[in-house]
Amino acid sequence: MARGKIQIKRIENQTNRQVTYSKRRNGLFKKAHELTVLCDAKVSIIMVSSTQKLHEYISPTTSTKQLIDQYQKALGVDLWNSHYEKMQEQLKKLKDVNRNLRREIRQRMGESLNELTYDQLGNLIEDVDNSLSAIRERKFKVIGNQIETHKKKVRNVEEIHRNLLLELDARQEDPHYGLVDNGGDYNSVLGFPNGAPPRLLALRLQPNQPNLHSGGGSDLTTFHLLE
Amino acid sequence: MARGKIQIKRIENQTNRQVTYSKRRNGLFKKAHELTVLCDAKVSIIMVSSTQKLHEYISPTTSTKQLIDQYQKALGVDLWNSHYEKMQEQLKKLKDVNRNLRREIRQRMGESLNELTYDQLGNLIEDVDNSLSAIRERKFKVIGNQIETHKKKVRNVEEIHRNLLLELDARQEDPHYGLVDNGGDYNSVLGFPNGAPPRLLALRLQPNQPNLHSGGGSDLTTFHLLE
DNA sequence: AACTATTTATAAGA
DNA sequence: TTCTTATAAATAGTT
Repeated sequence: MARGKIQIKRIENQTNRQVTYSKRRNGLFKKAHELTVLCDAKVSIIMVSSTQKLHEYISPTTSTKQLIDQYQKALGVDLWNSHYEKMQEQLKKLKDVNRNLRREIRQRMGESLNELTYDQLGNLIEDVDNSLSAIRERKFKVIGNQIETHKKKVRNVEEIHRNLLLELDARQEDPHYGLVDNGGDYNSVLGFPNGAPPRLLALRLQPNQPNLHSGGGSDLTTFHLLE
Repeated sequence: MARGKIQIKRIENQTNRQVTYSKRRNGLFKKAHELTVLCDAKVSIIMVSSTQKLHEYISPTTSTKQLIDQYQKALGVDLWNSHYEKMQEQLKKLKDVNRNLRREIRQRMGESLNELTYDQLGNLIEDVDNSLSAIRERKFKVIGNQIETHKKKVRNVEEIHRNLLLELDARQEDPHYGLVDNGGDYNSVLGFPNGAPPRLLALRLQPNQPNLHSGGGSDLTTFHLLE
């Protein structure tokens, strides 16, 4: 546009091309800025040179992201949908699966049964019936386990009781019999691993005799099994 | 730039501003295109006027999405992170829901019951029991409906049969009585809207007399109710 | 990067 | 919106 007209076609000379790119880029950005100011417009220019260098202009009144968001909104498209296609698919599948799961639950709860054929209804009844049996079985088993556990605990307590009685008898014959100091942690010895005896039996075993040893230190006979 | 120099500042006159926007926009796009061709560059221009109208230029050798992707890569930013994160959250929630639904189904099927307390087991049993009743009730209702439907059909067929007998009697008295040609579509008259009689009864009603009219055309007496 | 002849863009008016 | 045109601005080729 000066010192001779040029054809608008690719400049083959690499250096020339670079120089022209640089000059015209500045011209373009200047024009863009004038447009921004004169017309109160918002302009975003992104450009990549033939050497893959990137330059941008953005009106000072906005940001590239804002403008691109506006662009997407105006065009009613989401350019980045494709980026998230896999996620979108995954989301869709999960929603489908969830819908089906919900329907299965509803049907198992006796709702939405219109969707089922007569035969399917029959199958569902058989299935739910079996499930009910399984759950009941489980409950019985739980009851059984609880009873078993309680029995064990009772046996345990009975044995403690027996031992205490035996010890008592032995002391009445020899007051210095079998004194052992293990720090007083008898709960673990007695099968109560968390330290506290279970709130199961209200046994009150008072020592039949005053403590023979004065002062600290625990003693078998000071062991309390209080509710 | 012509007919007088102008200050680069907002044009207050709205019409002038619009006109200048339009003219300079064309100029900018033209320059962008020249740059594209001359320098083998890629240019994206997005602009929004003060009236919120959007225009864009994109080099024919690329697409807006491509250029913006390149822009993001070059700047090491992801403008759509927030978008992505939202999807991630949604996905997580859906997976949670999915997991809970599956557990509910498993428990209703009598599996994974270890997770339940004794009381919860009791509630589950009550619930499944109620569901079972509801489903059974539904099945009975379906049976009832089917019986009702079949009864109606039987009544219908019986009436057809009665009518045929009546007609037969009438004809035996007067061979030309009541001949009507409606194209032979008696299924619709008899309440079989889809054209075929239900596969319910194996009635075989052969015409008791040869067709009185030679040639085509159907006739009441040629009506078959075959299995 | 600077210069400058020349082309191009465009402001104002129609 | 488009055309016209005087003039400002941009820039191709050169240094």
